[in-house]
Amino acid sequence: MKTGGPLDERKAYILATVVYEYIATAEPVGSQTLTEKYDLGVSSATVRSEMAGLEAGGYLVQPHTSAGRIPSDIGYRTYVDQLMKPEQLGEGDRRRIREELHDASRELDEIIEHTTRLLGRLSNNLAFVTKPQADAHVFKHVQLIWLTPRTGVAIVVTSFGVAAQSLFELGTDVTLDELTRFSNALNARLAGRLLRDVPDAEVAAVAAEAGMGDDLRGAVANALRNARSNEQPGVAASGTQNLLDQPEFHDVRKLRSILRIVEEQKTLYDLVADTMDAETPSVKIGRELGNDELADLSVVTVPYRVGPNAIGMLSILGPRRMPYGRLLALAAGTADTLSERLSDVEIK
Amino acid sequence: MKTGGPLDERKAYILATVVYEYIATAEPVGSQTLTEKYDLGVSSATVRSEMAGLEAGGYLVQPHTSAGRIPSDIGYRTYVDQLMKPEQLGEGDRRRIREELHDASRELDEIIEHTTRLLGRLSNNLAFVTKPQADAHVFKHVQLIWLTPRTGVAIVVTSFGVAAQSLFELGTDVTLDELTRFSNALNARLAGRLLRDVPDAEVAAVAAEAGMGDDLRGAVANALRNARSNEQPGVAASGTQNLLDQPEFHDVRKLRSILRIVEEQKTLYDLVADTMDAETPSVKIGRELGNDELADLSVVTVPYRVGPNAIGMLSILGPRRMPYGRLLALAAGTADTLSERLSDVEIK
DNA sequence: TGGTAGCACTCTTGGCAAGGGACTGCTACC
DNA sequence: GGTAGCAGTCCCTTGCCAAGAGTGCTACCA
Repeated sequence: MKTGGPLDERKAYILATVVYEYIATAEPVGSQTLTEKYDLGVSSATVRSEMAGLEAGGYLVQPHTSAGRIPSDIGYRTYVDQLMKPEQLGEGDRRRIREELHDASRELDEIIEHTTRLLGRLSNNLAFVTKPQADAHVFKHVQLIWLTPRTGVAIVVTSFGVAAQSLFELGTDVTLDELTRFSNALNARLAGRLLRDVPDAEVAAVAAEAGMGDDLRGAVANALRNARSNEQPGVAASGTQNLLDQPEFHDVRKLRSILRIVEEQKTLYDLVADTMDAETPSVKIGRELGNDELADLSVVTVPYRVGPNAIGMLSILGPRRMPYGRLLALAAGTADTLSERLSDVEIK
Repeated sequence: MKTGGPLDERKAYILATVVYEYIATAEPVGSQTLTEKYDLGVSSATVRSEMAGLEAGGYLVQPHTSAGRIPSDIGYRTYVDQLMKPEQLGEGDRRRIREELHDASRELDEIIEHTTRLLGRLSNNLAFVTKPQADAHVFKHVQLIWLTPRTGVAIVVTSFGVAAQSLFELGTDVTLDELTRFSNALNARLAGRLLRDVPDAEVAAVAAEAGMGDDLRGAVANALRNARSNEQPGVAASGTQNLLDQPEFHDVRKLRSILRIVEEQKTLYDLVADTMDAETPSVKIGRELGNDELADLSVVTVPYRVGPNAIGMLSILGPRRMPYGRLLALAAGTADTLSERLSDVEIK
C-alpha cells in the first residue's frame, strides 16, 4: 500500500465525502449512496474507479469484497489535516459553557472535575482532563502544623490554594515554636517564586540552616514534590457510558480495554503525555495512539493555560469515526473558558 | 406466587444445590444435571417434582418451558440467610491483604483508594468503598493561613490528617496577627473534641467572640462542614471491567446503567446508604436494591471501623449470581485489615 | 481519452424449515 | 412415597435460499 501522490481535486472531494458520510452513518459507503446523496456531477461508475484509486493509495479500505469503503487511519488523517473545514462553537454553546463553569466552586480540583463532566456531556464521548501542572504556579506559603510532640502536617499553598500536604512522624520531640520558626524560614526564602524554580536542594539547605531534623525536612520536601507533581498529574474522566451508544462498542472486548484504561489514570495520561509540550490542539487517530487495543479510537486534545503557560490538557476520546471538527471546536471553547476561570480564581 | 411454608430438609437441599450450581455455571439447572453431579439419593423424577414445588413457592423460576430452573430473588435470599455455610478467608489471602495495605501510604484517601483497588482485584467484581464519616474523628487543629490582606485558606486537621480546606476572600483587610489570634481562639475551645460534638452555632459563637468578620466565619464554618461531610461521603470504585466477564453483561444496555451509576458517586452511595446504620454485614439481592435497572445485580456490604464506631462501608457489586459466601468473607477480611490500618495511622 | 452503462460476480444478511437436545409434567407401576 | 418411562414443549443450531448491496471489468460513446 503506497500512500500515492498528492490527491487531485476530485479524489480529495470524494475522500472528504466518504469520511463525512461514514462519520454520520457508521455504515461502509458505496459508490451509489455517494452519487445519490451528494452532488458529485459524475456517475457511480466513475466514483467506483476513483474509490479504487483511493484504496490503492491507502486512504480507504474495504471490509469485504461486496461492501462499501471506510476510511483508513491515513484517510482520516488527510481529512483532518487538509480536507475538513474548521468549525466554530456556536454562541449558545459558548455561553452555556461559561455559565456552567462560572457557577462552580473556587477549588481547583472541583473546577477540573466540573469541567470534565461538562465536556463529557456536551461531547457525547469520553472526556478527560489532566490536573494542572503546578510547577508553573507561584509558591505562596508553607505551614507546618503541630499536632503532637512527634507528629504534624506540612501544607504547601500556591496561588491556586492548597496544593499538597504530608503527614509527618518524628523520631524526636519538636515544639510548636520550632515548627513556627521553620515555617517562617522557609516562607522568607521561597514565597513568591515559581514552584519549578525551587530545587529540592534549596529546600534542604534552608531547612538545614534553620536546624530542622531529617524527618521534618523529608516531610517538607515530600509535600513540595507532591505540589509540583510534574511526573504525572492526576486525570479526571467522565462519560464512559456515552461510548456505549456507538455501534463499534457493541463488541464487549473493546469495552474491556477502554474501561481498564479509564480506571488506570496512568494509561489515560500516557495517551496524551507527548502532546503536552506541543501546546497546540492535537488529534491522534487509531494506531497513532500507539496501542493496538485502541486501534479504532481517536483522541482530540487541547491545552488550557494560566497566563501564557499551558498547564494541562482537555481531551475527548471516542470512536475513530468521530466528528473531529465539532469536537475540536468544543474542546477549544471549553479550554478557553477554563483558562479564564482559572485566572479568576488565582490568588494574585 | 405464595412464599410457601417452611422448606422441608430435602427441598432446602435441592434449592441450595440449584443455587450453587447456577452460580458456578450461569446455566439454568435441570433435574438431570442435578442428579448426575450431586449425590441426592433420589432420581431425577423426584427432583423434578420437588423443583415444581419450589417454583410454586416462589424460590425458583423457569426462563421457558423446556429449560432448567434458576433462583428467584427469594431463592437467593433463602440461600444466603439459611442455606449457605459461612466461609472463612484463607490464611494466604488474609496475609496478602495485610501486606498490601500495610505498605500503603499514611494518607487517608490513598488508603481508601488502595483498599478499593485491592478489593476489586480480589473479588473479580466491582468494589466500592465509602470514604470515612469523619464526624466521629477527633478535632485536632484549625489553621487560618494568610495569603494576601484579603485572601487566605482555612484548614481543618483531624486525627486522620487534613480533613478539609476552604479558600476565603474577604471584603476588608485582615492581618496575619489577627488570623493567628482567631486560629488560637478556635483551637483553645475545640481541640480534642469529636467533630460531631461541635455544632455550627458554637463555631460561630467562638468566631464572634474573637472578633472575626462574617466572611471569615463563613470560611471556617464551611471548612468544618466539609470536614464532617456527613450528608454524603465520597465513594471510591474499582473493577468495572471485571463485570464484563460475566455472561449477564454481554447485553450492552445493562452496562449503561452500571457505568452511569459508577460515575455518579451519589447513586452508588445511595445503594448502601441505609445499611450504614446497621453496622453489620448486609446483602442486597436483585430488586432489593430498589432500582429496576439493577434487577440482576447484588451487593454485599461490610462496615469498617475505627475503635468501636463504624465509619464507612466496603461493598462489592456483581451479578445476582455471585458467590455470596466467598465475597462476604473477603469483604469482612478486608474491612478488618482496613480498620486495623486506620487505627495505626490515627494520631492519638 | 475520460466518462458511462451494463453485466457478471462476490459477499453478507435475514428468513425459514428441519433436526437435535434439554427439559418438563404426567401417569402407571412398585 | 418414590421411580421409570413417555409424550410434549421449546430453544438453538444448521443448512439453504433469496434478496440486496456493492464491486470490477468491458464495451461503447462523445
